[in-house]
Amino acid sequence: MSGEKRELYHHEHHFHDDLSPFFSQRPGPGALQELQGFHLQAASPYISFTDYLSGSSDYGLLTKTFDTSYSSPELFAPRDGGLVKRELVADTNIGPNLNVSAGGGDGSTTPLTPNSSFSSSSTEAAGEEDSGRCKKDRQKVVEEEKQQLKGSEEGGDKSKKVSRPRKKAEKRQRQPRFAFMTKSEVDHLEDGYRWRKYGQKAVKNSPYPRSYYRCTTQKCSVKKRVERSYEDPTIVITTYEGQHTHQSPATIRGSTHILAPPPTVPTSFRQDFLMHQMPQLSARSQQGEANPSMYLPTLPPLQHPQFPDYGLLQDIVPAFIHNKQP
DNA sequence: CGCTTTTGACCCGCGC
DNA sequence: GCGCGGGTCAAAAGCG
Repeated sequence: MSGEKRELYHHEHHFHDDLSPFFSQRPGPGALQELQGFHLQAASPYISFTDYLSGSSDYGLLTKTFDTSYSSPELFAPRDGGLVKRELVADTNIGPNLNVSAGGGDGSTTPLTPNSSFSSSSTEAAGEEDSGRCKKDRQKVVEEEKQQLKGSEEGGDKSKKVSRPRKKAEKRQRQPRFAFMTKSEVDHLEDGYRWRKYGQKAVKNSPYPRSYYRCTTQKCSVKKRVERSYEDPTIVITTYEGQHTHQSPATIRGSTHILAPPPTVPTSFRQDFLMHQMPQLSARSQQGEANPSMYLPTLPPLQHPQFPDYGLLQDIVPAFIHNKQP
């Protein structure tokens, strides 16, 4: 693990583990102000996506973005084809001007069954240094040992959930997180990956439960939590944790081009996301240029060339980085 | 039949 | 030490 990584974790130390306090706040006039402030920051040469994701930017600033929201009409698709909700969560000067199609640049692709509006996003960089990691470590160890126990204890006592032997093991850092607020009437939004639900918990002070999902792809440990804001039930908070070790199935199916239109949502997602995060890019998109990667040369040098794979974002940001001109 | 969802139990860290 | 809350497990049920 690099020193850079360590710093990442250090930064997350300032982050509350649970994002809900941020997301639970209803967007409002004040929020809009914050949002605008955020946009200024996002457009700044000194704060980029990469900065957010690598944890190098000011998380105090980031947390402000949680209060805010702005929409993208084509971000996630409902899993069940549920109701479509495309209204703006908060008006901004960039959302309505977006001319982003799901077509990855040619604008010819049919919009994807949107039912939700991208509202806001934020990173929660890597793990809580100590406690979080230790906990994760142990759980990881437990999982591994369970596997061994299954082999060795066959026919043994299965009545009770084992008191698991513990031993020291390699530390496992908590995965970086990235959260989105989405205005949607369905909880689980299609994002191009396949997920299996492995748990659901009641959320304190909220009538809405939190669901836990894991990526079904083997050896991919990405997880996500989905919950509804208790103050604004139309808002779904999705928190991704970890890095996909594979491409989105949808992307694979669709094309090899990173921004080519998959049959489902991800490209739209990526573009919207990128556009939202980079207003100057979205402005140019109105001139008929729709491929975000085309603008990348205009971006300032990235401060953190080592960009981790952030699940969904892996498909956004690599374009961001790899297309960067020398 | 295989995969996903549901759901109660369990584990763990933390605060009191 | 105890209770609480977050996170995860895994058996059972559901589904296509």
